[in-house]
Formats: sequence, C-alpha cells, structure tokens
Amino acid sequence: MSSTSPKLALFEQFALVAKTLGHPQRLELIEQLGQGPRHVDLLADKLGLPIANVSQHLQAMRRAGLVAAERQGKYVIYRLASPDVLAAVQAIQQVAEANLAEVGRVVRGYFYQRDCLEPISRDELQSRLRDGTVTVLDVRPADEYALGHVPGALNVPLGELEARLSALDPAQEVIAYCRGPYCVMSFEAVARLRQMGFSARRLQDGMPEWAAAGQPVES
Amino acid sequence: MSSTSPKLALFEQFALVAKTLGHPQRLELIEQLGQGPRHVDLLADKLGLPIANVSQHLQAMRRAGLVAAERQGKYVIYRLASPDVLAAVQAIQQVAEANLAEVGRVVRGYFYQRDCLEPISRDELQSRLRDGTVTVLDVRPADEYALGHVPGALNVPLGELEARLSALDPAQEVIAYCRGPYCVMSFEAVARLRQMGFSARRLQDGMPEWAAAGQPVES
DNA sequence: GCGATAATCAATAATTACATTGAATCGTTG
DNA sequence: CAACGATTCAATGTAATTATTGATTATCGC
Repeated sequence: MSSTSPKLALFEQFALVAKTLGHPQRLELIEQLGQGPRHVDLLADKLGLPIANVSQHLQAMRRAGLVAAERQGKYVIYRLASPDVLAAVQAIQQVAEANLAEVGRVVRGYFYQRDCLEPISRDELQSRLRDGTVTVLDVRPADEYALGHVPGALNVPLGELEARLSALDPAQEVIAYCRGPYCVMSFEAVARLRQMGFSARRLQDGMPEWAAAGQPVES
Repeated sequence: MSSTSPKLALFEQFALVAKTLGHPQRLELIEQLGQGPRHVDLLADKLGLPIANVSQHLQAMRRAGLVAAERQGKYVIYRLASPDVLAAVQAIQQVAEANLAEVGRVVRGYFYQRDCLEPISRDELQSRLRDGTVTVLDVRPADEYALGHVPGALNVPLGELEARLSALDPAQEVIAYCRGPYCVMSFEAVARLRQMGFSARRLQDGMPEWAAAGQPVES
C-alpha cells in the first residue's frame, strides 16, 4: 500500500547526512570549510585535534556527501560539497535556537547581551563600502583572513585590537565580522570598540555566509 | 584567542539536533507529524513499530527540541516543535539529493521516471481551486486525510483508485498529492490515471509542505 | 476504587560510533 | 631513488545508541 522499499532506502540516506552532521567537531570543520577550501593539516591545527582524527571525520563527511576532496600536490584539499551544506547547518541551528532552552539562553546571555544594536546586513555593507563611509574589520586570525575576506577589510585579530586602534579613523563607523553567527569574536570586538568610544557594529553572520551569498571575496 | 567554552556548548546542542535527525524512522515520524499532531499509538501503527520504541524515539526528539508533547486525556499528543523542523529536514534532503549518488539515482530512477511533467505549484493550485477547473485527489490513507487535507480534495487511497474512477470528470485535470516529495503514492496515482486517459499531475511536495506554507487546511 | 487502555520507564544485550596508536601510501624534493 | 611530509589505513579498546522485554505510571469509564 504505502511505499516501503525505495522510501526506506532514501530515508536511510537522509539519516546518514543528518547523523554525520551530528558531531560538534564536524560542525566546526564545516564552519572552517565554509570560509573556503582547506587542507587536512590546517584543519587539524585549527581544531586542535590529531590529524588522523580529523582525516577520519573528513572521510565520514565525504561519504555523506557533505564535503569533497581533491588532491593538490602533497596536500588533499577539502571543500564543502555544495552551498546546500551551509544551508542545512543553518536550518539545524535555527531549530536549536528556537526550541532548545539552553541554546536560547547561551545565545541571548552570552552573545546578544554584548550587542544591543542590530547587525548590519550584507547588502547594506556592500553599498556603504562603495560610498567609502565605513571601516571594515576582519577580526579572525591572520591565516583565515589570508584565505579570503571582504574586499577592503582590515585584518585585526582580536588579540591585537587595542594595539592597532590608532589605525582607525574615529569618525567612521567600524563594522566587524568573523566566522559566523555563532562566533563570539566580532561580538567581543564590537564591545571593546564601543568602550573605546568608537561607533561599532557587527556584520550579519560572517565570512562563510558572505561568500555563500555570492558577495565578492578578496584574497 | 578564539571562543572555546560557550561555542563548544552551542555546537554540542546543534550536534544533538542533527544527531537526533539521523535515524530513518525518526525522519518518518517527522513526516507523519508534519501532517499534523498525532498520538503515540497511531504513530506506532503507521510505522509498524512497537509502541515503546516509538515512545523512546519521540522522547529523544523532544529532548532535541524537534517535537513537543501535550497530554490530552489518556493520550499524549505529539507535534512538531516548530515549522523550522520541516525546513531543516528539507535542507538535509536537498544535500543528500545533490551530493549523494545513490539518492539521485533512486529519485531520478524510481520517481521522476514516472512523471516527466512538472508538478503544479501550491500557489497555482490555489488559484485553480478558486476557478474550479481542477479535481484534487488526496491519495493518502483515509485516516491521514481525516486529520487534515487540502480544501475540496477527494480522498481516494491508492488501492481504491481504479474502483472510484467513475467519480472523476474526465474533462477536468486531476491533481494528486500525498505525504511529501519522497512519498511515491502520488507518483503512482498520476501514472495510473494517465494510463486511463486522464490528464493528471502531481502537486509539488505534499501535505506537510502545504500546511507549512500557510495554505488552508480542511478537516 | 477497579479494570482497561495509553504511555513511559528500567534493564538487557547487540550493534555501532569514536579516539588513539602505529604502520602504510602517495607525492614531492633534494 | 631515497628521504621527507601529508594523509590514509588498520587495529584496538571504550563509550554511546538502539531494539526489546517486562514492569510501572497515568487517565478514563464504570
């Protein structure tokens, strides 16, 4: 009566995708890969995990159709299999934020407490970039900046923020961004900048989403 | 330097959501709940699983913020925690369909082979319903029809299709729908109707998506 | 209150997922 | 072609998931 065999086969494949997403460090890998293709060593370094472990996670994700790999010289470069992957992760985050009490608590308590202002949208930033009325700050580590950033953005990693304040024009609004909606770095940067008397705001989401939205990337 | 503690806590919650989605029969439960709230017994019956098993799956999903439960008399009624849940499942299905060879094969081979025509969109069906120029067929089992269906739709379960052909006006186009994009029933119905000389098409997706899109539901 | 029905809980055994270790490939570079 | 670096593979023990069973709680109708 109902469809049994092909349907189960499909659902098992869907489940494989979801199950493979169901691991915090694999989500972190996706966050990294969302910023651009990376090789295994670098990813292992970023996550602070043994290389073999990361390699196995990446292979599991490859089997689930989440990432793709390509050999380049002695490196194996991994990248997201398609932009759909980021969309799926975002959809899951949305469910968690809406329905899991703890997530809501952390997000509202730890994140938004430090930033009562609305973030600036990607489109708005684009147009203000053309006008030249903003300073854009990429507060990620230097290597992530090097692999792709918003055109014209200055790379000022969080740790160097205070030391490099003098490079900023106090008259211009500062827009900070980092890895994505659940990365605290841009929140932290905005909070500190405001304390210093700057007019500062966050960019909506972060780098992976900027690239995924088809905005230009400079490297 | 980077955010460690609150971020890991968040990612673990996200992973919990994804991991909980990573089970074929839990996806089936979500498909059922996407059609409307249900109690445990009925769900167990639909899936052909022991009640205790379904109950445990439902509780796991409740812990992950996917479903919500409410006691009504001696029944416990479960429902999707939010429409986001369907969106997340769809995003995962999209990843699977795009990047997993086997899924693409099954979908194209088993499903689309039987339906070379484009499905009709929800909005188009709405407007043609107002004009009265279509017959809408709900080919799901009677009990699922009873719990909510497209206004004006006739309930003709697949098994009874041939027996009830006479009730259809051969001059009108027939639109069939069932549980969703990966349910074969409407494909099957359309194929048989065409063989009988009817002009038949599928509705895009199915009931859960119809309801999730805010379209009217009759019960 | 007493059965009857709906659902959950508790305990188990089987399976699967995971991190870790050290060895084995693969490609480059001297 | 040998040595090296990047990655994968294979094997291990541990932990987490899962289905199943039977017992237990909650609610209704009488």
